[in-house]
Amino acid sequence: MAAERSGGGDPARTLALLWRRPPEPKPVGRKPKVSVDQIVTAAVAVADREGLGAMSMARVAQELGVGTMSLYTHVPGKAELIDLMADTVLQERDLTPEGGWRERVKHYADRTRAVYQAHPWMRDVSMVRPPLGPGLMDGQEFVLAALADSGLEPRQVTVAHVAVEGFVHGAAASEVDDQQLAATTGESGDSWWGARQVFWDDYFDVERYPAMTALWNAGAYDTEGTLADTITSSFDYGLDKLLDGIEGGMR
Amino acid sequence: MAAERSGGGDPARTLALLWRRPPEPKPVGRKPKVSVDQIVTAAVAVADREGLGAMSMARVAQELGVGTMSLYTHVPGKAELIDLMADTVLQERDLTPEGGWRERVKHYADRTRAVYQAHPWMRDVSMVRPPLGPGLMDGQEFVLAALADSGLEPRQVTVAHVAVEGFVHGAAASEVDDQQLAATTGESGDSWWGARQVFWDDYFDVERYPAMTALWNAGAYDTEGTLADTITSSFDYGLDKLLDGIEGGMR
DNA sequence: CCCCATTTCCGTAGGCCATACGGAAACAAT
DNA sequence: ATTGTTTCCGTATGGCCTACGGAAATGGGG
Repeated sequence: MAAERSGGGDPARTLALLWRRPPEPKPVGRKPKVSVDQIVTAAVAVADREGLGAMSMARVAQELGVGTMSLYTHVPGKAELIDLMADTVLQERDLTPEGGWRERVKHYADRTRAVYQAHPWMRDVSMVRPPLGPGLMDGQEFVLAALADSGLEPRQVTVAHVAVEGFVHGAAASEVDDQQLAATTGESGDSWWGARQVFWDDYFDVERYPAMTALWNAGAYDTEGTLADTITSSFDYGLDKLLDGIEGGMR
Repeated sequence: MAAERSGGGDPARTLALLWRRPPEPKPVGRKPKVSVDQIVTAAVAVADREGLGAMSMARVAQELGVGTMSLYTHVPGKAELIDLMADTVLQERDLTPEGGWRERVKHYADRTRAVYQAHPWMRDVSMVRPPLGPGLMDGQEFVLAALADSGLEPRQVTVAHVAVEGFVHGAAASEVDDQQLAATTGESGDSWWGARQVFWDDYFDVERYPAMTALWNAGAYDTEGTLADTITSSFDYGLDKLLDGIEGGMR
């Protein structure tokens, strides 16, 4: 399915929800059975367990023991709920400003990666028109402050920021993709690749792919760790090299 | 919606489709009204125009003037169709091995980016358990050959490969997200941000976000180009710095 | 105590989706 | 013309989001 995202909903309403500005206390009328926080928490729980595809309004309502349509009293729609979910889990990053600028950027990357690990459905949430809530904004401030401390020119800071942000979210997403698929399809990555052994037997052409063959013969793929370990170390390696490049470009 | 992907379908069947190994000519029986190629082409056309979310089996069948269920004679299911679509558009890259290893990696990045530009729905296709077809494999061979020429150790080549691949696909995905959203929601990125002017007026806290405020005041965000231009130059910048880092790490 | 404005709850229904099943239709060989 | 084989596709099931409108709960005023 396509990436989930907030749409044309009233920005003012969505922002008020993101920053938890209650519309104002209601002196009369029926008492709410559920709150926005409860809805978001339940939605996150469902998505954590069964993926974003399983996070339907009906499923969340069931989780809370209320009717499906009751949710729409508190939340404009599914897209806005996903925005709330994303900003909420981004707040879990708990960023502590310690060390030099490089340490802080790596800290940011690690914390963000941890969010994706804990909430694999974040892979399916687009971040180009992000939820402008505290979770996202605090993160932006943190990286920008770190990059600004590096000595880059202001204009360069913004360019480097987009590059770092893209790398972190992209790498975290692909790192998490595998476990998300394992969870939703019930098949592990290793098992998936194992079932495709046929490919190497019946389709791989040594003459068409000399570089891959050479690397294979050189033992480049004789790794002990699991697939997940390989991806993780590549994540660290890539960020390191990216920061090396940024640092080197300043001189 | 969650990322679309091929599932537990019979790998042998899917591989045969990807590499276009026809099951064997049928001497008797009713003549097919449509071919696999026609189905894939129609599906790509629909997804290009209306996004992967609109690419339903019914929609594709309608496009071809056949019944929905007829498609299932030629393709096991929707997941496998998406695999075929992805591998097909990846074949459009037309990679020419010219220049040094850096030029070739950048060439690969540019061609891959072009695929995402032409087919924004690729953002929604997971690449951790990729379609093992010619489109993907030829690309892998190309980058691996380039990286192997850089002088890195074989083990290092594979690590760098994952980092580069992650960056390229991640950056291309985020670069394309905006236009995909513009296409499916009918609202441009600039219009979207404009509607969120309220945020800066009512929610942005100068004291909470000093680094952002300082950058703003320093004119770091006074760019002439569009949002898309900014993202593109950050893409180039990021890849450059990543390759700088990889190159520097060899010495 | 009753009434009523106000607010929340939620059943129904419409219009999408993927795909299992099984029969109808087309075709080649006999 | 019959038969075997293959493709085509109508129907049905069970899911999804959410517009609509009425039922139920609540607190205040008479």
